[in-house]
Amino acid sequence: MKSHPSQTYKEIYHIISRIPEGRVATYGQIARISGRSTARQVGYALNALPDGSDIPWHRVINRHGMISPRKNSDGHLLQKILLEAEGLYPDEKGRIDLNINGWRTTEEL
DNA sequence: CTTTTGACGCGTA
DNA sequence: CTACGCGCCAAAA
Repeated sequence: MKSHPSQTYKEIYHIISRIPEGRVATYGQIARISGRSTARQVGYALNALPDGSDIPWHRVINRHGMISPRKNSDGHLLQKILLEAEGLYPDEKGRIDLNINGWRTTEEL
């Protein structure tokens, strides 16, 4: 039995749901914690996320601490607004210091 | 069926 | 710092 084809996505969403307010995690970090996905999959899973979900998708950024640019749509603009609403402001280079604001967890191997 | 495309990351040059 | 290639894998074309 293969259960749900989106089990991996559910796992990804579950992990992201645990990112505390005011903290950010990277795509690669989420992938490593899940142990069954890659950074690109995490981005793809978030892209498939419906609007108005409870998943704090805006707390996921790339390894440079930057908000990943979208090909289409302006979702990254909203992401910046949501992060600033939590007190996270990118520096003049558009980066958030992961050393300070990064989500720390012991689950990464 | 095959090819392209991406909210990524890492190694090289 | 920039530029490029490649592995990754699901979804769309």
